[in-house]
Amino acid sequence: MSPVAKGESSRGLQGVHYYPAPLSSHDEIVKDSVVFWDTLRRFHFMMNTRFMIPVIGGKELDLHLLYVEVTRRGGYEKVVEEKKWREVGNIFMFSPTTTSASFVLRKHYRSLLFSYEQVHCFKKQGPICSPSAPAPVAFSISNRNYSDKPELGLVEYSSKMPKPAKPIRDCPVPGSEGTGTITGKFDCGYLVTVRLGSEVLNGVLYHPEEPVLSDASPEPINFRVPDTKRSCRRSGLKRRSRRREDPNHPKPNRSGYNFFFAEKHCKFKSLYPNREREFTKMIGESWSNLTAEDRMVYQNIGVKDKERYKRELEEYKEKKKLRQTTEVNRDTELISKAKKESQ
DNA sequence: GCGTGTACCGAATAAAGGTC
DNA sequence: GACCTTTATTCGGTACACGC
Repeated sequence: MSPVAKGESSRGLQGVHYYPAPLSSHDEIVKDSVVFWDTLRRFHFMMNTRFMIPVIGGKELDLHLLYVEVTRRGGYEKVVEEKKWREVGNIFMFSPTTTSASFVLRKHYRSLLFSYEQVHCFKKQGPICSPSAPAPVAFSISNRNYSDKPELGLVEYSSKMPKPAKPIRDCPVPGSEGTGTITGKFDCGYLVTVRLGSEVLNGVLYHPEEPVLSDASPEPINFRVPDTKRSCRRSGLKRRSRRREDPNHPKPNRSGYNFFFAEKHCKFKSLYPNREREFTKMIGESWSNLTAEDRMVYQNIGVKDKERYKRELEEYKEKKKLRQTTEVNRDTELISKAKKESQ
């Protein structure tokens, strides 16, 4: 199947997505930022993906500069492979407090510029592909709505990464069905190979409450991708917070920005009711417009909170250690007591 | 259907965890 | 140990899942 012509939707037959034709030459895009912005906006419209200009450190990110610098270094995948995001980040001269600059740049490039780069820099055609270093996607098994047999349930997926510049690849439509093969088994699950559209994936299916079928010789299995977007997002294996795991764990310290945010949010709330959605951006701008002296006031509060956290964390660790030692001693006592009794 | 709990969104920051 | 990546935190509105 050939790529779609200029201006046509990137969606092909049977839900397969294709790169649109390039809107300009790579050289022209690099030379002329006007061409870049115009073609980038049109590109996202054609791809039906969300376009926005990210803000980092209170300033709009210069996507043109980002595109030029990354493609100059061989493109997204090469920059990832050679770990050059820090080098790219240095060009933007973010404040030293922007500690995750390289990660944020990579994230924005991936969602806003990767497909654009593929078409214009590498002249990619045909089905859309995602970077070979994919966003982490956690798979889990729902314990409800099991199909009759084998009792493996649903495959659910989720990701904490930015919304996939949808549609990233020839992925299964939610609700669609596919087949796979059990390639091995372990105590409470199976190793499987699954075909999703044009992709073959290897993974694990497990059922912690039920024994594995005795016969795990290669056989076809059926699975279904759940059909609500929400459930995909919400079923992620997000790491639980330390506080939730242990309610006694001290509350992490807040940065100066956190205190500034809370104060500003309260003020904006009374000044601009019903505009809460815009507050984060407004507060971010206010923060970058603060004088060094004003900022220092909040940062000092942050420093004090940091001291508080350190203090509480040490106390917490000591108490925990004490608790563990007591438990170990108690267990040792019980064991020796049991030994004596058996003798 | 209602109440409760929780993820998500936005931006900035820093701690914690992970990798080499 | 240096560097990279992920997560928690601030807030309120919204949407959704789930139990009763």
